[in-house]
Amino acid sequence: MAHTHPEIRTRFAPSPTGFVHIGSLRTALFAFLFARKNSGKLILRIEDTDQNRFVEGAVENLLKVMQHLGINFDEGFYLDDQGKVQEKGEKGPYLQSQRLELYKKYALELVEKGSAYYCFCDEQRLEEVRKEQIALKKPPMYDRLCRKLTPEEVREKLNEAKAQGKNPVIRQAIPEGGSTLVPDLVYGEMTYEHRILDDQVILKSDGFPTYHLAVVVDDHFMEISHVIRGEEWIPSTPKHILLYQALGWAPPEFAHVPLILNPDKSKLSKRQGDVAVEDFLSKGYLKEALINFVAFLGWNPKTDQEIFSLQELIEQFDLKKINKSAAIFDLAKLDWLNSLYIRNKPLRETVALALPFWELLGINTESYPKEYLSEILTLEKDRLKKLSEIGERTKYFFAQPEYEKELLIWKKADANDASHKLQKLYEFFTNLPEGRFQKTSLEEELKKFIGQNGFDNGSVLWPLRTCLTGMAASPGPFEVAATLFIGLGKTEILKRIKIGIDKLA
RNA sequence: GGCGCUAUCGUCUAAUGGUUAGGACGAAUGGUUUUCAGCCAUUAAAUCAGGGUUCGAUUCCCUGUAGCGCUACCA
Repeated sequence: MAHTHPEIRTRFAPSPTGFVHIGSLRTALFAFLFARKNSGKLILRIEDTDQNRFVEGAVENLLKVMQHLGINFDEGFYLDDQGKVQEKGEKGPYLQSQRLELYKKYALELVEKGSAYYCFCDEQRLEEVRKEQIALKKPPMYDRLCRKLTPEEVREKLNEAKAQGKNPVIRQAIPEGGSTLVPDLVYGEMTYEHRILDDQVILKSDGFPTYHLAVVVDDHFMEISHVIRGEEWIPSTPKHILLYQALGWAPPEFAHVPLILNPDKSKLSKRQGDVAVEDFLSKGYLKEALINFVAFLGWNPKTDQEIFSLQELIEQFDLKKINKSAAIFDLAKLDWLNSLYIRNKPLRETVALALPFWELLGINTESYPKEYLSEILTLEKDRLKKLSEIGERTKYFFAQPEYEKELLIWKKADANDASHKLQKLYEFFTNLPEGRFQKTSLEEELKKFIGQNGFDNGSVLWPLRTCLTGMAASPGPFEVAATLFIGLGKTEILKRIKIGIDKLA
């Protein structure tokens, strides 16, 4: 099993469904990490053999997402400067629908060799056979009726079909007895009895191959050394190996990766929340967090380190450290990772990323000084789970807050007290020179004010904070006031205190 | 139904033929404090079950159970 390969070549081979599934991302990431770690190549191949499924713009979207995440392909497709999809690489085309002749050639070769055969059964018959088998509690499989046809009968039926404008399918002829060993870098060796393997269709009547033929032909000609794909492909791997053998080709190595599950342990699906990487991105999850999180689904470095950059992942990635059991997608842990990355990201970058979320709330960020925005973000970034929360949490920096007067009353005080303190604060701020509005000096002055008057911290700071923010939970009053001063000036602070006083009257 | 895979705190997981079964998220409690977040400290929380093998098994083997996957002219 320990083959040596002249070059490590692996691939990511999604269907163009229009969005990038979180599970696809994980598979792609593993393939990417494996290729980079071993100085190999990562190939992108688009598996569009199901014409019904093709979604316009899917490849472009895929490339955009992957590029944004930092997962780049050595062969296959890329986005040019204009953002247009371009193909590159020596082993193309990399779009399966453009390789139809090749699949046909090898399907026919397999027929020639007796490892595949024409099947003329129509859908009704197949349906009937299936029903009957299920009724008899037998595994539903093709009954191999057409496999028994003589060469003459085949020729006859071929002509007949042609006259009617119909195309037969080609099925793989699974050997009668014996079994096939499936070696896997993650799961070890698995054996499949041939008698339970179905004579799968490999070439459809529309001339397109099914996955099973296409994947074998392509992986062979694209010289893929390692196939990294989801666990759901394990049961069809023996069929693929049989195809390799029939064609006289050496199969690649397989590494199946465990499934990602919903919290209820079903296969991760759209029904139970977001599965599209784009959705996470648009909700304000950082790419770093997404990558870090997804890498830890089914893999870990066997150390206590939890925080990994893409570069560190490359350095430490090892197929042997992939575990066999499926992993549940835990949003709470993603949130934690995301908040951590938000906290640690350089402020400039975070501001740029936050802009769209303010705009979403109708805030025209262009009309405020950059300094103001970055001050606001400094206050709030440690409190964010995702960037999308920024708008709602900081809206009081852009418009006067709305709130009930009860909010102004500290838990250990009453309305009269709150009103009194706000009046005192109004005087205090009126007399405070503009040069003392920086956070530290403001804190100094306010504490002095509180001390000199013999007030409770809370009885002063609570109403101040709430009348400035209109929120039960927010950053502290010193930094809020200092930031407000930068953006909207002293008059705004006084105005908000006045509003508070009026409410309490 | 058939075939296959998997099985350690609620979740992601570490470890070992002998450990107080470790870490992280989440939860709870306390501290800091004007609120929230953060930070610090603390706590609760797991080897699916039954048989073997063994001086000793969570670890190796078998059986069972459960979960999941596959069982298309989808991928």
